[in-house]
Amino acid sequence: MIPAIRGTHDILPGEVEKWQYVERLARQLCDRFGYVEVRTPVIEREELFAKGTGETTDIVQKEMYSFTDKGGDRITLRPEATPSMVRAFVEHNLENALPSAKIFAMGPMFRYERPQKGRYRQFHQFDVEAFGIEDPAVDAEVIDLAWSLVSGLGIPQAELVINSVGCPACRPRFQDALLAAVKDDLPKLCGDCQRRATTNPLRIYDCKIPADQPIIDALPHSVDYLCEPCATHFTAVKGYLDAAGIPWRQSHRLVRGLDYYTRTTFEILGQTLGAQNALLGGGRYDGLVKTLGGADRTGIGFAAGLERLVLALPETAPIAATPRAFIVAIGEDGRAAAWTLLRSLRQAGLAAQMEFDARSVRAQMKRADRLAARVTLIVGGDELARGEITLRDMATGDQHAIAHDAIVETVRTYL
RNA sequence: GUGGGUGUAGCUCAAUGGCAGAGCACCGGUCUGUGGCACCGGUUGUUGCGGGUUCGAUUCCCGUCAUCCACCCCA
Repeated sequence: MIPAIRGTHDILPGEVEKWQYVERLARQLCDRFGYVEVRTPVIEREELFAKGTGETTDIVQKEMYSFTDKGGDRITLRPEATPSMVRAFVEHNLENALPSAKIFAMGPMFRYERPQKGRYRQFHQFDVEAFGIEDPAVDAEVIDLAWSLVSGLGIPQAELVINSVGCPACRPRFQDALLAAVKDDLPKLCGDCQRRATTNPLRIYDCKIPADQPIIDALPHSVDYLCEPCATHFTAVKGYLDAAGIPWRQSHRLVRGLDYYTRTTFEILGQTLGAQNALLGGGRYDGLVKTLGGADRTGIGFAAGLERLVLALPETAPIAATPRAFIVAIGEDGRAAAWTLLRSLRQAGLAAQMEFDARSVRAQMKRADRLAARVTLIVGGDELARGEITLRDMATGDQHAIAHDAIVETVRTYL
């Protein structure tokens, strides 16, 4: 046997229905909110992520699947969706080509990480992006879409956390204040925090070491250093969320691992996922479009982990099976008649199956039961002689002789 | 990339340094043309893979792969 690659998974029947349920609701919500689908390639130039996701991020530094192709180009399997969406927005001038530049995508992403619950090497994201709208209402709309997805799926105990990390005008002041505050206590912090202080100071807020918490609690908060426009923007976002009745919690410790975020950042956390508890995360990235060679346009979006949404789904998630008919054929004549009946039902738009091997009636009935067929159609010598088909209602056990010509329409009333 | 736990039938799990088991599932029968319930019978294994110790390893040891948990990171 040749096994699947580490950190990748086959999604089999029994599981795939949950995915379809999640994907269906995501598409419905996008349609309702006015976001249109864009499908971008799985492979991109390596530099797209180096510039877009950020050279200093762990994703770019150690998690990308990159290789040189036969033409000598550096290629990367996308580790996240946003840079591709920005590239497509710029490359196809979507702000003019579309009525509004609100787009979404779904598909596989790749990161070379150690797999664990909720974290895989090939994983799947539902990604939503809105370009060129600076008004805080769009921040709230994107968060509303995210919240509607999680609550619409019935995921229990989900929590929306928001923060504002400021903009290029005000963030340097905050970072200076943060570094100054950390400096004094740096020797008392854990090794990871000491490393973060030089590589990515904001991540100190992510530290879970109990001994570090008093020091971290005393560090400055980004929201206290916002410039006037950023503070006004953030207040407005919260106002829209309140007006929508969406519960949120503000946390100065919400820091996101990507370099491009400005102003609003948010996550929705699940309670049943273990350490990988972020169902989705996102925020505003007002400088990214320009960084990637486009005009100076704002952007905001989020990415949801489909594996994590599926994991967090409640037991009661409605997974509906298509009602179907099953044909039990007896004898060679019966099997020949069953084959034409099977095709008639399918041509009429009905779901129908039959047993292809010549097995006992009992075995065929068992198969019908296992397939959860609504009705079983029995085609044997007796029925053929009378020009009829026996229809058995599998729920009640009632059987009726139906004229051959009327069978398709009769079955339709059961399905 | 680091530390720890676990790998036995399709699934969930037993067992023992000496012939590898159960329940469920599957197949057949009781019921020669009728599912679910019941009973009877049957099939199913390179004990994850490779090496070592041993007369003998599924069991003990090492490596490796996978998986789970935590770190790290993030969806």
